[in-house]
Amino acid sequence: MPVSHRPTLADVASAAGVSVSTASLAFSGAGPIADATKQRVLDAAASLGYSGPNPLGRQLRSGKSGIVGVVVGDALRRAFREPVAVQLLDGLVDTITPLGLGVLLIPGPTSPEQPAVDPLVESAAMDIAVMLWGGTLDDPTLEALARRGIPVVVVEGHDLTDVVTVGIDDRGGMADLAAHLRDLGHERVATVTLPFGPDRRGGLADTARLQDIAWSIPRRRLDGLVDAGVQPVAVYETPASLVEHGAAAARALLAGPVGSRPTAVVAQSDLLASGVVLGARELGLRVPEDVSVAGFDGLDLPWLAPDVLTTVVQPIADKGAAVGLAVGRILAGETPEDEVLPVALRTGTTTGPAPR
Amino acid sequence: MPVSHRPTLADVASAAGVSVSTASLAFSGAGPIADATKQRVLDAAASLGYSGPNPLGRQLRSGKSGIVGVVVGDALRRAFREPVAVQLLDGLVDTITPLGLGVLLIPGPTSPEQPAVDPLVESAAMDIAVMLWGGTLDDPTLEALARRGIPVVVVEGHDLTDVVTVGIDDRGGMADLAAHLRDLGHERVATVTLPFGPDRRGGLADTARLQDIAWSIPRRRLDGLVDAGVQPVAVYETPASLVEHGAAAARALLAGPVGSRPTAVVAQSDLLASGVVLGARELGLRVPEDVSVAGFDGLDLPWLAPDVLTTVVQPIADKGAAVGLAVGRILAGETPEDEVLPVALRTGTTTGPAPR
DNA sequence: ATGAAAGCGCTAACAA
DNA sequence: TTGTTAGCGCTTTCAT
Repeated sequence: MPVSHRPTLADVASAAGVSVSTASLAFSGAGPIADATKQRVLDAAASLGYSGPNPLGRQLRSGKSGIVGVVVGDALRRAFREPVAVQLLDGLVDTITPLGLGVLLIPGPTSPEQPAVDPLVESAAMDIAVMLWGGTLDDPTLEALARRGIPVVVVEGHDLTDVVTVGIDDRGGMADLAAHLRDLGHERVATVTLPFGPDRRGGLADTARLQDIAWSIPRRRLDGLVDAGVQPVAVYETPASLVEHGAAAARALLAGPVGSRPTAVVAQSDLLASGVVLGARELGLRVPEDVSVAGFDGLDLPWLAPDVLTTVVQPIADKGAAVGLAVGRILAGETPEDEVLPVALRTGTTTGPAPR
Repeated sequence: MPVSHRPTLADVASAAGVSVSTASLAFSGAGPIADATKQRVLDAAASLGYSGPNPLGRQLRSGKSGIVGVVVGDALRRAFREPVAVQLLDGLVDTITPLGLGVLLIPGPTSPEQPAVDPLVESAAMDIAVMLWGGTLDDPTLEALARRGIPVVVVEGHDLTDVVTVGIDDRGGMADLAAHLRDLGHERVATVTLPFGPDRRGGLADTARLQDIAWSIPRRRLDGLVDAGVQPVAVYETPASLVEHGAAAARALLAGPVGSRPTAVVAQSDLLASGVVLGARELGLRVPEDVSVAGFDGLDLPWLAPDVLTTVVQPIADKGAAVGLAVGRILAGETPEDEVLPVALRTGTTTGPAPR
């Protein structure tokens, strides 16, 4: 007699004249089963329209959901305009798909006024979580995950205990870039930074503001400049890594007379840098003859062609893979080390000798 | 006596001296419970480090996972370079988050040679699936989901039965755009299209290839041109909606002598159109004096500033919201109608009178 | 190679 | 208002 509800393994088993446990074996392959029996079960399943074991039952039984929660560091919209985040996610997915894991998207805090944690953080099923661009030290998301006993991998965050961190050598990379500019004779260097924290101010940062950098990436990239002996003559903070904010920064930084104007601008991302290039051109300045511009990330920027941006190339796909690997290890019960991936300076056509 | 494993509701209940069902009520609020009792349960939970009901148990019991599987029409990497897809996803997430639903990312087929369906499609827990840029008619993903009895919402796909479709008026929008160009006196109009199908060829499309458009968006947008009486003098198919492919198309289409060169190029996406603008400029052509360029989507293109692209603006966030709404309705047992959202022509600075 | 039985953690009837 | 009971669908000992 046919069942009216969606068939279960029990229905299939009885239709095939075997026990549920045998039927289970036919699907999972996790145990000895006669070929003939297996075929009988599969046939019964087909005729009942049974499409395989219900994942919910399987998950409860195994205690695993097969889900990796990925907390994108900010509103989705913003995170996805970030080519770095997108490419990293791509590398991550490539790595964990073979492990039978899937990515659950978890929006980060939408605004600083709304520090509430997304409900998914509190109650979605997940075996592990990845925090993209890992927030601040006292992140409530981190707390909630810890309370739930969910292990966490943090990308580009502060060094925390109890959490595996994957990042790049921001500081060293930026120092290399600064050295490159110094070698070209630049002495007045300005920098355009990523947002310092969730409040995302835009504009020139004064000394007070510079003490107040909550996020680790802008902090480390700024430190890298100084490491190489380049004390920026101006620091312009942007509210987001977008071309238009780079252009705005250029207008603010490069409007002055030749004598006091910076001869080089270092942006903390390629998107910002490309905005600086466009903004500089708008002001009638030639790049790199009048002003050198450099970035960070190593993206393709087709709209800058035929120019090639001087930048620090980070291995984004590798970073995603490293995160995926760490996820796999943790779920396998291992405790992987923190990882810092190397970066490389790429000299393009947007930097040249300082004008004299 | 404390428990060594992660505490369960039963542990909390016994610590609080109540039954499990009462303890359940303390967390779910789905039933009458005395304030004092509830507090006792919550206290017991706190002291045991119990962080709320295990979602796996809850899901099995309720038969719902709270998960919306989103099949991105192509490899993640590619899908996320598509600003339209990203913004749509953002609108979708905004709409379903309040419903207590989360998005599980499911990669589409990576390459045409590998038509295998992602394992997540076969066996991940999800209550409903959304197909972004909804594939072809005989999509194996669609089949698999149907077999599993998972309802589907298709975005920008063919009109299918048994599936709710959300889309925009591609054809009408493109017809409006074509009429605009016609009114400006353009008679030699070329078009740069999105990929015709998973094989993603690049280059001029001949008559045979034009019969072979598997994906519905390029099809409809092409039809829209013709509807308005604009028979393109050349159709250039791109392998992806990227700036560099637009530039390549411009080089191929606009290299000829003035007399035979198209006076206008219509691209099927803004990214492609901006590439066409850049490519035209590379060839020494002025936009719009020598050649008019128009796109489709209505994106912000900061690197084109101060120019503003003439384009067909589609309501991307609304589309995401419409998808989310449809998802909610379906899960509530309703059967929402297909939806076609309106678009609007935006006249920018990149189109002008045909040169004479 | 197959079957019987237990139980993953929870919620929802229903009874008290 | 609280407790008892019965599963949700599956996998996994363990016995046969």
